[in-house]
Amino acid sequence: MTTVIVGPTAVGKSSLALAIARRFRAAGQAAEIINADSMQVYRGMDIGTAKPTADERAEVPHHLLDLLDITETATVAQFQRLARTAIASCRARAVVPLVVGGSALYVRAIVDSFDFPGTDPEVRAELQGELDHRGAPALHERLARLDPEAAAAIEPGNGRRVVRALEVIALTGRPFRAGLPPRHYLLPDVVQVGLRLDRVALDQRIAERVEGMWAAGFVQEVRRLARQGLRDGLTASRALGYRQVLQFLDGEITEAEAQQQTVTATRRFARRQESWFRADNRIQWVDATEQRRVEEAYAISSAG
RNA sequence: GGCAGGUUGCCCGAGUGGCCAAAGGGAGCAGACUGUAAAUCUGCCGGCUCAGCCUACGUUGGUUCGAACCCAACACCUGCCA
Repeated sequence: MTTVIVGPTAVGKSSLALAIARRFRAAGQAAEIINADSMQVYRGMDIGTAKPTADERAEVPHHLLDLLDITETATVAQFQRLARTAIASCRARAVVPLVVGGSALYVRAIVDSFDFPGTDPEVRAELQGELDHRGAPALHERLARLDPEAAAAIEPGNGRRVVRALEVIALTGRPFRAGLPPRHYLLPDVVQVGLRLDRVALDQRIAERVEGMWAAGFVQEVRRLARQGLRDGLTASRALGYRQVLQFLDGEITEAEAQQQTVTATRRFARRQESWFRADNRIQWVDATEQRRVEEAYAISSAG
């Protein structure tokens, strides 16, 4: 069996995962956690990503944390490979894999039948250069000639997606599939547990979490990472909170603004996560305020 | 107390007689999403019995065919003088 725990940021996925792992252990069954969070893979990004602590990691093995340097670019395809390998490793050892994370695309890439066409740094760089000079609509026009279907599915202003579509076409000579594949688990016994919380409470938790990050020395963490090249990291520099503190360190906004904007950006992110998970009717929801949430989640897990 | 400036939709802010329910941004809501995904992008965003109507640009009154825009008084805020 494989359990996936999803939900918006700050609902308490990590601690629920830990509790489920303990619950499995109490039942004589080992369980390990596989991270499906796109930012916790970065070394040094601890406070701002609410990464599990050393103690927690010592208690229950966690996979896919601290894999990349902040200057490296994370990719779904790489994550997919590593996560699937980790899941296979758990299964081979009769350990229950608990996939935990809020990066919806990553979760789907891991758990569903999902294949990514390759990539090529040169082709990518070429297209990126064109995007910078000529703008997204110009590239979108070309996409419309090469692959009308993909063009119809991608907004003309979305340079990122247009570039990727053109890259895939250049590399494979075939049309780009601009839509997501049907929801279909790759493995037979997967269950998804969704942890949910009403908006008012979630927004409150987000504000508290950000408050706590600051109290824990988040600004110092970002300052240290900035010296290590955080600004050069295509992905890491855009992470929630890190982006805002970087702006503060560069004098673009005040520290108070950075903190406030981190809260609102995180809320917006939570909404996007909700919109993604809401659409997946395979998810079995558990309320975060429910006393028996661990038991409920465990029951769902062991039923898988 | 005197002089000057200001008061615009949830917030910031443009608008100086008709083309204004009022640019733009933020917030909020909804959505898309196949190698940066905590990313990137899109739509909606005063109300209604919705090709129209109602309410609205500090308040009240006035000028005008017509006012967020002009005039007067009042209220509050801000800068300078005392």
